Amino acid sequence: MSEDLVAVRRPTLTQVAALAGVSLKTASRALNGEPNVAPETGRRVREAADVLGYRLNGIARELRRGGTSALVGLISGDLANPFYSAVASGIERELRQHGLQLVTANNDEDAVRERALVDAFLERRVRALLVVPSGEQHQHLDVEGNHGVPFVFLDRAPDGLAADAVLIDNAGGGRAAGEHLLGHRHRRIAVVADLSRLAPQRARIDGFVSAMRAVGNAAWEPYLRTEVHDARRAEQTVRELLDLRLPPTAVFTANNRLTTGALRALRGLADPPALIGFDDFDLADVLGTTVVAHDPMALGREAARLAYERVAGHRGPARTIVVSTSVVARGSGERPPR
Amino acid sequence: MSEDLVAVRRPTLTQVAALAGVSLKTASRALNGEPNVAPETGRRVREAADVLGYRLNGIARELRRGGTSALVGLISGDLANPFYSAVASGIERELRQHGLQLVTANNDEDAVRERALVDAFLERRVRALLVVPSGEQHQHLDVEGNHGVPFVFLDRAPDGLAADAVLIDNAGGGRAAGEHLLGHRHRRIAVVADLSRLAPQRARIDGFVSAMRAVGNAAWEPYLRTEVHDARRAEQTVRELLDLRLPPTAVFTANNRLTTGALRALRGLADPPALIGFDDFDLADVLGTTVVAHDPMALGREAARLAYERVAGHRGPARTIVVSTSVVARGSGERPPR
DNA sequence: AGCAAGTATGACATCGATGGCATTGCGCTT
DNA sequence: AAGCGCAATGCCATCGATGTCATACTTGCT
Repeated sequence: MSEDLVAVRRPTLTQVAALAGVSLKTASRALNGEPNVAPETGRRVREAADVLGYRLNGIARELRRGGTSALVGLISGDLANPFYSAVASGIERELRQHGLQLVTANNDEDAVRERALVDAFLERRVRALLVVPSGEQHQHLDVEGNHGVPFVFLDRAPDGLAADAVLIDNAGGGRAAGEHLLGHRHRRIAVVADLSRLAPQRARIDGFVSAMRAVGNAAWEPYLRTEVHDARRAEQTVRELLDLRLPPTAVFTANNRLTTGALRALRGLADPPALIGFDDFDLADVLGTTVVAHDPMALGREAARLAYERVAGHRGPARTIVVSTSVVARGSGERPPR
Repeated sequence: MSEDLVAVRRPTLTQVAALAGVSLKTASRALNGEPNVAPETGRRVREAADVLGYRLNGIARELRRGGTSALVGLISGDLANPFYSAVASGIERELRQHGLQLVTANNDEDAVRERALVDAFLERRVRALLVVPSGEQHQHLDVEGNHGVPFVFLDRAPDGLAADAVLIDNAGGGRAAGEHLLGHRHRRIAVVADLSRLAPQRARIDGFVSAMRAVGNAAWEPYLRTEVHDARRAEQTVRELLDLRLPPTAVFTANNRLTTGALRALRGLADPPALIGFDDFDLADVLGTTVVAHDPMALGREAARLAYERVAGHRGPARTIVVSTSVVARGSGERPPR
């Protein structure tokens, strides 16, 4: 795979020392600003390093210093999805304050690949591993076997595993979406959701359903659509829903991609159904789209914070932080039923 | 900074070997699937590794194998900007095919920080470095001094430096935007642009200006606004433009953030000016926003490809790939002048 | 002048793996 | 029966830095 790569050879500290006419150790001291180096010696070493274009070999240093790196891994879905990139951005900002650097990898929402990435990251000796798991199975993420490399789960609870987690209040958000539409007198409400193997999706639906149950409304049941995994299929699904003999008067889309698809389906309609989407997005204000908003950047920030605390020695039991959601009314969710 | 971090101690290959009752080297051979290991021995070693929860120390391996890692660095603006995250996504997809992993860092669009990041990455012995430079000065990115670590510039030409680059046809796109609006009979055209120290911004403006010159139109000159760095200021700037006694009949926004701001300013206006924005964006179709589109994911992919070719040994002169742009008409850019 | 304390420097082991070479033992050829 | 080839294994050096300890040389003080 990467067998035939050409290695780059850089000058070593030994060469710098030789050029400066001092021992390896003295050169090391000089460049690291350690005490007890004669000013003149220090000058000569720095000059030699400069001449040779010397740069410290961080790999060697890390090995000597205990075999761990200053890297933190993030395993998530594609960064092209603004949810994941916002999370990554939040993580990066937090980590950098502690001199840690972020390595990202895309799990393709596939458990097998995810497992391989975990192995690769652990071999690379990341200080901590942040994961937005792809599915239900988290056994491959078992912390016990990881000898103290802290894991933090984002957006998916680590069922059964004792790991820190930062979650979105998915059920609460789903319930709020349902209540919002009920409050605007909707009863026939469609739900368009992603793969049901994704726990956050199930939680959003469950929350929605609990809101329906609370008022004894069952008129949403014929309109539940799950396993809708991309914007195009969401668009099509919404069109089909609207073509029904008795169409829903409102639609709840359970993530940002699906909301995008729904907006395409509703575009230009004279009398569109109400729409509320989970996840806020850029330009939702301009489009007048009502959403269940939360702060994905904060999600990343908090996860990085938890990870850092562990890395810095915190030893307590697993913690879970829940990020709250709120309905942001912008028009689309307040349209009355037809 | 990261001084007080707690080190994680994992079992070493020596311990695995001891438990299996073989020598270090035999254990190494067994786990790496090298030939000439007795089946029974291999089994014992793998079992011992399993029992101890052994995981190879990639840092040590990398040191032994030549002191370079399998990491590729990306230095860019904040991933929260969809342009950068799309680029990162394209890079990641390409790199993974070659067993390379992406490390991202945010330069805050600040040259000093960028310089520090380059140093940090070179110390970490990345195989290649992809940079979306923050400003004009690229001397800190001089390749000569980097002993063969390939640099690839994205979106900004490496003036004077012999490095590969992948650029967007900014001038062509700016010209196309200008011609598009001229073709719809606009003459008083406003340009809202970001910091003029950013070369791509200048190129977009230059392209636009060349289109104006070609037809002898100078009516845009009073409406040029640069140094507009975020969506909020873009919104305000557009409002001010429209409040002029003789307002422009069309607006060209020179990047995605500014287009966002302009859309907010135009929202709800009875008789909005025409609008064309540089950079495509999600939901532009729903909003009916005409844009100069290009493919940021392809930009990343091509950059990663160039970098990989260097890493794999390619030795030719510096190459430049230009990604083309195209006007996508969606309504906002075709509105006639008032 | 003589000795303790301190400064500047160097020799060597070490982090955890892999490469090269040496060694052992066994089956087979002739 | 001696010798050869090959499989299986082990020993030691090595990658490039840093930590420990030893040593030579000043300096200051009595």
